[in-house]
Amino acid sequence: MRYWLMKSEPDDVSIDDLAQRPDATVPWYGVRNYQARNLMRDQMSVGDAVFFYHSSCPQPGIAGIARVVSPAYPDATQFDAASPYFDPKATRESPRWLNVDVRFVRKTRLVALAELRARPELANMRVLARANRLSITPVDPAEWHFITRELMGLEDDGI
DNA sequence: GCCAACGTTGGC
DNA sequence: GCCAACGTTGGC
Repeated sequence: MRYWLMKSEPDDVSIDDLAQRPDATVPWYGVRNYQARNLMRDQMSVGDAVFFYHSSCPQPGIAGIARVVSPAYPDATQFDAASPYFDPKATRESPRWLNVDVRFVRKTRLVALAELRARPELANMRVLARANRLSITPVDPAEWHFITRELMGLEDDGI
């Protein structure tokens, strides 16, 4: 099992929105970056643990924990001409973009980006790398344990 | 709103 | 295959 951090704009889907969805599950639509797509396709597995991160908002940071509950499959929004994620070059026969389904596990206190940056234990965290723009990044097990236990105050890994 | 960094596009 | 122009991300 692997650990991930996935960015969502809370104006689009927040941790509370996720909790209130049917089955508390959302397809992680809208990824339009090949590196992130390939991570979903090649590295993610059902059962993987996810930090749900709020980005492009007043308080960026980790807002909760979720779980990957499906393999990667074609992102429906690429075929929808009315969607901002529509891709005219994608076809049903050869889709370009994929998503996984992600299910709510728990809301946590908001662990702010500034707080993550302040911790030497997290100095090598991928999401904190200079000018990182990947919306999906791997999290080392040691980083996951540190955040859930030391920063969130959970007694276990939170999953 | 600014801007740094990076990915993508397309002409050559 | 190079690379300039352009678009996007995302914190501040």
